[in-house]
Amino acid sequence: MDEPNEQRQQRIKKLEHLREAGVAPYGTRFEVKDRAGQLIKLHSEKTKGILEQEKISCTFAGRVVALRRFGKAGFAVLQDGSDRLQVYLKKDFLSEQTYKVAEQLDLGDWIGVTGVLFRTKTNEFTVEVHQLTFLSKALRPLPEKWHGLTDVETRYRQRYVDLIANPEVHQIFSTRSRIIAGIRTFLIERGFLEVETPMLHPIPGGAAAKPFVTHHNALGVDLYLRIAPELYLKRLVVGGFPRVFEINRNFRNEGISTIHNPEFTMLEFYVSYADYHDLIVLTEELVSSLAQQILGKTVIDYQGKEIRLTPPWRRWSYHQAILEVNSLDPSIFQDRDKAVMVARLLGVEVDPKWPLFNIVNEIFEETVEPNLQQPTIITDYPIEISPLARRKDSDPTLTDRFELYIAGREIANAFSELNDPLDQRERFEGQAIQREAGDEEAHLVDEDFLRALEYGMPPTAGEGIGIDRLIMLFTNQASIRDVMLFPQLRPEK
RNA sequence: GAGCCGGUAGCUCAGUCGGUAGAGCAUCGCCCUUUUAAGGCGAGGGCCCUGGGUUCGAGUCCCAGCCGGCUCACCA
Repeated sequence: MDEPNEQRQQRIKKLEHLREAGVAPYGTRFEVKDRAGQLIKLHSEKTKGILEQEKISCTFAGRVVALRRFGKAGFAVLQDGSDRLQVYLKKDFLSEQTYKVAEQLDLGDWIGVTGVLFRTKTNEFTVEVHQLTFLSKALRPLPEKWHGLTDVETRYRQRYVDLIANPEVHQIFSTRSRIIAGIRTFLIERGFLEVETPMLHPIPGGAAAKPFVTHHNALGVDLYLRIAPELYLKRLVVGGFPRVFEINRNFRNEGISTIHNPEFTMLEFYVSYADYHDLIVLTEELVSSLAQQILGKTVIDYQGKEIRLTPPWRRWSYHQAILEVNSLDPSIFQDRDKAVMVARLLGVEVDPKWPLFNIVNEIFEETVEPNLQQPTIITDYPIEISPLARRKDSDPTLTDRFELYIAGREIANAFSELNDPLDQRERFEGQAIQREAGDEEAHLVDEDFLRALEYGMPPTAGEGIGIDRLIMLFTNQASIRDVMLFPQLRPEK
């Protein structure tokens, strides 16, 4: 806690004055009839004359975010989450006690007002206040009106202040909410059922990542915060829900960066009887229709670059992309020594002891990914890095899988699901070998998941979309912290 | 984990060569009944991130640490 300071003391004194005058500094119910945004939308086009004629009365509440006082009158600006609206407080229009309350107002206080809409001399759309209800006292001063709150650390640690002081931040999180609501609607309209699966997993699975470990006292077992819901959602497909989705948190015990937070929001959905081609089309529809709905366009600006979300997007196979970007010939996919040499030549750091697929994948990530600025569907990933994906009929070394890249980042990962329980068991065993070779993130064998598959899972395609990264794109934010209300920071002090 | 940058009043920031810690906004007092970064006059407010060191003297120089940002590494 900060030490009490001058301004805080001053405000506590005012709070006591309010109490002495019989005004509750922390009041209760207030009947809000209007919202600033709505009033502005409905009436702010009207001329001074028309407003005088119509005498529209209104009642709304908000936080005082600006205060300009003169002798016996003053203007305050109230912010109510929908917008900001100026109110006019004039002694003549208020009871003596109410005017005294108005005189004591501080920036940050919450009040409710009833009054009549009018235009000032300078033609500002304003509420002439006739009744004022004090709602809540702020003891701490708001950041400065002109520069606002810019200190990044304070903005993240005290997001509540950031949201008060920076309307554009408020806007981003409101957009975030509308994007997620839009995704829900999109899926529900297409017959998907929203489900919730465990956050606490006895065996972390469904992704290659380091988990957080926790402990359940009564059961006396260690549990893991989930790294992905995938294996549970597929159990539900086995159970007979042909279209399910979940939007919820994943937790990965890894580094923090502008595109990584230890907890992040993931959408996963599964479609029975479909394959990954169907999901490519579905993803194009989802992303482009969301852009149209939320932003009103499908060609957007992201960090100074034009991104064309308009479908169809480029399709490019994993291997073709590597070859074309680097002008290589396909022999590197067969010959490890050659792959190592090419990696060195391209300035891609690899360990010569790595298996071939690892070296190739490193080349992909270093040379191809950064080039995928426009939406690109990369297809046909190697089987070694796709332990849950269905084998390709035409080439058993590849899988029926794609990833969507936009602005050089992985946005979605999807595949026709592996529903052959015997093949899945072999893949898990292959992962176990990788794990023994030192890959901490290789999958563990999940016997119950295998048992579920043995009951039979229909052919199904599934996809995961990193919601935070999608929101970064839609809100033109460079850092994932700016689309998460409370990004992870080191504890204060 | 490494490199670079930053941390000074509630907020946004100055602070010269090492020589008494500054401004604007906010706050307090007085004036002001249509302002909008309102205005005028006056006042108060500091753990200069923390701990060491150098020095007659450190916000400033040196060392260590803490917190944050960016880049890289890690994260397929």
